[in-house]
Amino acid sequence: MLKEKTIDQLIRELWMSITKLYNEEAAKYGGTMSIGYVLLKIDPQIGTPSTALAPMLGMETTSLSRTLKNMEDKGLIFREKNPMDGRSVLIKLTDYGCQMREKSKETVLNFNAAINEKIDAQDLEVFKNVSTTMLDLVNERKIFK
Amino acid sequence: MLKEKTIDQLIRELWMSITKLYNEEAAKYGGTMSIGYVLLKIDPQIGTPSTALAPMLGMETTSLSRTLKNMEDKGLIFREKNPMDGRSVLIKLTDYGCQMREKSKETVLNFNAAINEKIDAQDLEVFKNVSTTMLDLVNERKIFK
DNA sequence: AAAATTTATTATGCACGCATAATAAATTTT
DNA sequence: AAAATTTATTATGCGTGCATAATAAATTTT
Repeated sequence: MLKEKTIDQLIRELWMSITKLYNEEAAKYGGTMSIGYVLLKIDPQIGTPSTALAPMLGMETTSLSRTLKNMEDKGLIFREKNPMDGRSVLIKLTDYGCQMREKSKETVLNFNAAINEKIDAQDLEVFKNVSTTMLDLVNERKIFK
Repeated sequence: MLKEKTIDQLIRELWMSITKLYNEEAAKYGGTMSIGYVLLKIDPQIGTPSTALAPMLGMETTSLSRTLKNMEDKGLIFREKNPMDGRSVLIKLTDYGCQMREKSKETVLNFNAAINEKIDAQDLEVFKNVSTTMLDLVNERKIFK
């Protein structure tokens, strides 16, 4: 009777739910989920070139740019010009940014620890493999004939 | 060497990629992914009460309301007052809405068919089970102690 | 029946991911 | 070297998901 959810619907709902949870968690210290993810990719010691960030996050550079602006406005990062290449920018964390990065790290660690604790390790391995395969299929546009 | 992606990162990237693909596909006929999902949940014969839609999509009613407005503006749906309950609204498809619903259906069917074709059935079953379990854990807030 | 609560819906502000377009610096072609 | 192309970045508009708040109808409590 119960019409089963399709794979895409399942992933959509799962991701929306995780987003909501992460945003609730981040709201406790004035953050957001997206900002949390960006923070994690920035090297707290030497900073990270803007160019490198977008692919690490699987996003478009244009999307990232907007979030970096928000982060700058919030005092989490600052931009440093690259003297070797006038186009590129190095993203560095402020002290406040470093602190919030730790909070974000904690959230991600706690989430993944809980999942690892509550879901069978072998099943989780399969889940990861299928996800990775699916991601590649989609990114390579091997889905619609 | 390669630091592995965390589960949440993997789901995030996967969902962002699928979103992009679906939106590309929907753009071909003037649609969007979100609208496509809503269309699929509306009964083309008798319509569907607004109340029922949000939970079917795993969204907040407030989020849905905005998309329904967009859909009304685009001529995809119309609202009909429920004479039994002055608060509730019945959502019905226009002819154009019905047509676009078929397009959306096709996209979802094609996507899921491709996945079923390219990924091992047993692995996919595990993937679905893990996704469902994870969704429940998150929705029941059993993640952060 | 009146008052308080619950339920259904809409409006608005915020954040964000993408597309398109603009700008500017570097690289390649000629 | 000048012109054309590529690469890095930012700005802006659109759609959308959530939170908060407002409104109104129904239900429950008193």
